[in-house]
Amino acid sequence: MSDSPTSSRAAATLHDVARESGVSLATASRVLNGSQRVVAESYRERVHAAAEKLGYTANLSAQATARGTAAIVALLVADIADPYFGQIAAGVARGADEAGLVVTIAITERDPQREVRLIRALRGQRPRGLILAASRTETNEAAGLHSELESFAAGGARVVTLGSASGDHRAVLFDNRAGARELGSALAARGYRDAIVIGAAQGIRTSDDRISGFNEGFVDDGGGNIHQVIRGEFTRESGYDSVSQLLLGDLPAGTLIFAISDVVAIGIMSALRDAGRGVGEDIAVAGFDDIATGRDVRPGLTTVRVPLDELGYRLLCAVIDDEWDAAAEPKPLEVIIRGSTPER
Amino acid sequence: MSDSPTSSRAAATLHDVARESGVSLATASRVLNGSQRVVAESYRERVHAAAEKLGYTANLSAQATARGTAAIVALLVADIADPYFGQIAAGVARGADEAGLVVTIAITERDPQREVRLIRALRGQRPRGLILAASRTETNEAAGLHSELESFAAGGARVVTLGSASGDHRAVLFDNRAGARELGSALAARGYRDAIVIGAAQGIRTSDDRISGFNEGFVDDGGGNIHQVIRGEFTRESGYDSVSQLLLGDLPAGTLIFAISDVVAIGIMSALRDAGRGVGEDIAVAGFDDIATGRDVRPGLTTVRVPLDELGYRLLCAVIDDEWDAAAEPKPLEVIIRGSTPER
DNA sequence: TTGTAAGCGTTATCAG
DNA sequence: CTGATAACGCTTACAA
Repeated sequence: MSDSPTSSRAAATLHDVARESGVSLATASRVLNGSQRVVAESYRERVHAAAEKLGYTANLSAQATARGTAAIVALLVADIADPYFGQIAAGVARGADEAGLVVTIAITERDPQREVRLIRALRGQRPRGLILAASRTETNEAAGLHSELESFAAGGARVVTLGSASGDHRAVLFDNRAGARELGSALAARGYRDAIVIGAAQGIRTSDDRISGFNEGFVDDGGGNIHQVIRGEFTRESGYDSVSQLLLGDLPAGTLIFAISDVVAIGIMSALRDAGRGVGEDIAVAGFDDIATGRDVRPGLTTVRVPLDELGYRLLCAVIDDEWDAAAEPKPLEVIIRGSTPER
Repeated sequence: MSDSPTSSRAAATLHDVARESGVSLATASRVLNGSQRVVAESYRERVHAAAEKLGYTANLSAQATARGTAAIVALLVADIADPYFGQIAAGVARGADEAGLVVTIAITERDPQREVRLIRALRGQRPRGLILAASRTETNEAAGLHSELESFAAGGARVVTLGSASGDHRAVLFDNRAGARELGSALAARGYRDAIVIGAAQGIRTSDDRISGFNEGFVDDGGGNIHQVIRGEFTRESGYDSVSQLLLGDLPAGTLIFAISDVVAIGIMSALRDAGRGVGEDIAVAGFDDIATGRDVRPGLTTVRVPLDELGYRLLCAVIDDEWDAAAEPKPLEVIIRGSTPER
């Protein structure tokens, strides 16, 4: 049995392929990796045959040093185990695969300091683009986010953010405010008058937009009242804990709790149950994002659908597409009413 | 205002730093990236100052070509939006961060052909390691998985698999069989006699182990009966759909459905509800993995806890650690009883 | 169309 | 301890 492609000790280099097929390095490179097809057919075949035989795979790092930029897109998320970011990552990965790009992920753990540090480190990859899906805060800016992003862009990489524009970088937007407003008025129309809002810290754009949108829809348009705004984080635990800040005994049935995200809403639902209150007829709950769990929980969670996977895909497109409509309308969102907010 | 680190046009190179600080390239390299500290303190300072001033960040690709291997670990999962893989990825990312490695992800979409193709492509990164968290099947082997893995290892990268050993590569194991057995006998002890199993295709190791383990615990140890084994996939939709294969009208209350994974179990619970059956007192459901949703659903989902995050971390360790105990016992799993399987 | 050779940014060997 | 200088694997003018 002749030596199989896989029996060789070290990985085959382009040099090996060139020698094996009796052509120059340049020709081999042109056949295997270059774009323009300007090589004689007979040569092409020989090179491909040799590459196949040797099990050649281009060394991406070497290619990157030679070209000056790597076929990489770096993705920054707060927490990859969170379904919100998981879905986004899935969309990004799908797009990257189609475009022949490698995705590298970094986790901010929701720490602004850490985020800036990571961005700086990511620069070392000289990626084609940097996708910021993690929520950005003012603290974040203070830590030097902006200038770090600038040096990134100066290096030729495209910086793309999700949810909020930053500098003159590209951004994939969706209309948190309008979605929340629509949700607020829809719930007011269903008979709710009294609401409590569980938001995130002030200064977090997504949270601020959703809260003010909800306020517009529920109070301004719908004539309801928001009795309290509690501040927490975008996590299930935070949602669960925030309920303990409510005087649950005094909370009249028919009260609506609007949570800044589904993950938080799910935590709230659990906490209500554990505290002996019912979800739906008793205390109504609504969230935002439409993560899978909201469909599987009973009653189902009323929410605003954000097409996370699609947005992830668009983020990737924003990195690679030549033209980009900076003034594109934010993606409109769709309200989804489920059992957690029954008609009153 | 003097020029800030970020105002420069192109990224600063080591060359720039060396020139700026008046030392040789070699010295600058030693100070900034090399390991052994053998440089005079006065030089160190000057180099660091220059690097800081220029906003220098090592070009990882160049470093990789020079060193012959990249500070990368490649992670292969079936679907990053699936909480199972999301948790694993989180653990991997955490470990990688500590070790100063970059994580790159690739998605198999549960397609064996695609998986093998991806592995081949991943080789181009010359990563330090390849982590396979996606379920492997026989089809997979047929597509040439094994030889592809060999060429990977031949290149010096460490191949690590989750859940099942493959060749003489390192593997992080957990005891699916024992966990399922314990679950089976625990449920039998709670009074269940009749079960239906919703598994994955035969040949998928994880599924086979869980099914036979459950069989041992529920039938052999507990004296129960398994009336039917339905084959599907590891997805919520598959779980939902599989219920339609059941003659629900004939299904007596008190029947137990054991699903191959929580994701599948969640789908089953939804389907039961939609079909007008209750979960818990009526039809009991148990899953496997202990994903977050299982805690938030009502009744809570009985399951076997798999410490996914920790396993992900261990996978990363398996890539970088010098010593490795190949004969290590599989990680034992813990049964978690919740409301979906009340005592009868 | 093909080959030669000069880079790309680092590392690492080997003299000083 | 420091500094030339030759790799590393690949791309890409520039020649032939």
